Amino acid sequence: MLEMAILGLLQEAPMHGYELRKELAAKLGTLRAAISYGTLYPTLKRLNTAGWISEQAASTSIVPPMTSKRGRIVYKITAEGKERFADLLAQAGPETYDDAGFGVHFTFFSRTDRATRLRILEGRRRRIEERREGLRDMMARAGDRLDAYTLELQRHGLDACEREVRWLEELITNERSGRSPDRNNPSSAAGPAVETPPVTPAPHLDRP
Amino acid sequence: MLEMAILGLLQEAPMHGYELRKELAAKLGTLRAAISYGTLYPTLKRLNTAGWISEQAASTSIVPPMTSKRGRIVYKITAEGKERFADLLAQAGPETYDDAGFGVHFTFFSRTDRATRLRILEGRRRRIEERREGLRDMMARAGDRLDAYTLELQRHGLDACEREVRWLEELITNERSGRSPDRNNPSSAAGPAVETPPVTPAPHLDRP
DNA sequence: TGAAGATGTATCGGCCCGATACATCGCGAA
DNA sequence: TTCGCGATGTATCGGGCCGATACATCTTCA
Repeated sequence: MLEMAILGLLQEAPMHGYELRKELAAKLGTLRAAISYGTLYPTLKRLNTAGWISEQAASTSIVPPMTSKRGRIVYKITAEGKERFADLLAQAGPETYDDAGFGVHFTFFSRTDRATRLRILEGRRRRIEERREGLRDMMARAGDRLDAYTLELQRHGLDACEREVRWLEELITNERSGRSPDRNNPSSAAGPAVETPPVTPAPHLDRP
Repeated sequence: MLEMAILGLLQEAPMHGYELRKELAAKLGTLRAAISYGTLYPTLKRLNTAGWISEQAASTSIVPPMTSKRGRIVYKITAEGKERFADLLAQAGPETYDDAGFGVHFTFFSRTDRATRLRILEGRRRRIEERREGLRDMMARAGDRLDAYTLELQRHGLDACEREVRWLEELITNERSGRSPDRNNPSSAAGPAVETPPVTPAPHLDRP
């Protein structure tokens, strides 16, 4: 899953690890906790070995280009990596519907075709509905057995489920009628399916 | 964290692994996905080695008590395990405030003293507030840069944060004024701090 | 100049997951 | 009666991901 996130970010612009982590934490929001370096660097190494990305040493300061032993490393997606990302974008399996997977896929929805978007949204909805049903008949069946705190936790969980289902319903409806999810920007409410959409280019701020 | 959950469940009644998993999935609700056997059995082994629990072979059928090679194993908490659980109950560190940790701790709130309950609730609130702030000034600062889908994901995440903070506020208020969280059962709204509370005994259904 | 703090790369031990395998039990159809 | 099949139950393995930690470099400011 993290593989997909990295490939997607690098598709927008080359970056080094530190930037990648910040971008990741920013875009993935609540569905995915901030990624750890203990995960990030091994994964980058793995992607490099697989040939999806390439590493390129780069010095931080402008003047001495190669004096330092350990400078920053800029990661760049390769042609194979782009193919790989396209594959990942199009597929929707069970791991696409858990919190982390859904968050990553949703983040790249503007680069996903509408059919896949719908498949994912509906799969996620199904998943949450199952969770909700489980919670419901647990609370119904267990008026005793559960103490007040546990019950309150379930109640809150159930509420969150119902809320997310409603959110998904709305998104699905919008998808079917060809609308963008953006409610505050009605100007973009006409665009049909997106293949290479108006992703704002992400300036690759080397020195902010 | 799983260690605490297991110890807590076994404090209510001895169980075998399969039961434990179901009980776990039931009580922990949404904050914690169903535990995997690949985690459960190694953890049980670890707890046994540490001396917190004891394993005891038991045949499933009633008649032949010892004919089978691999029967079910009933796990039981030891005196040391109870001490350990009491320690875990009382402590509140950073790992107590993430989703999984908070879920487990909250589940055992009826066995936690009020001061610790308040510490945990407030720590969790602080954690969620930080997440919320991060989300807020991300959305404020990034009117461009973020496409409509990413923005919508953030908006939904922000909403969930605000909702959880309100929920926590309410729980904290209730704690301070000495009320039980159960809104549907006003009969239990008078009990002061709980040390060995009316936990319903969990019948240990050996044959359902 | 030099110390503090932000930036940046990297490893290690350990928790936990999904997939898989395998054994036993209860029950109903052939 | 027996055979198979689904539920119950224990167990392992590879791998993803995390938190803690270490260490190097750059920027800033007193």
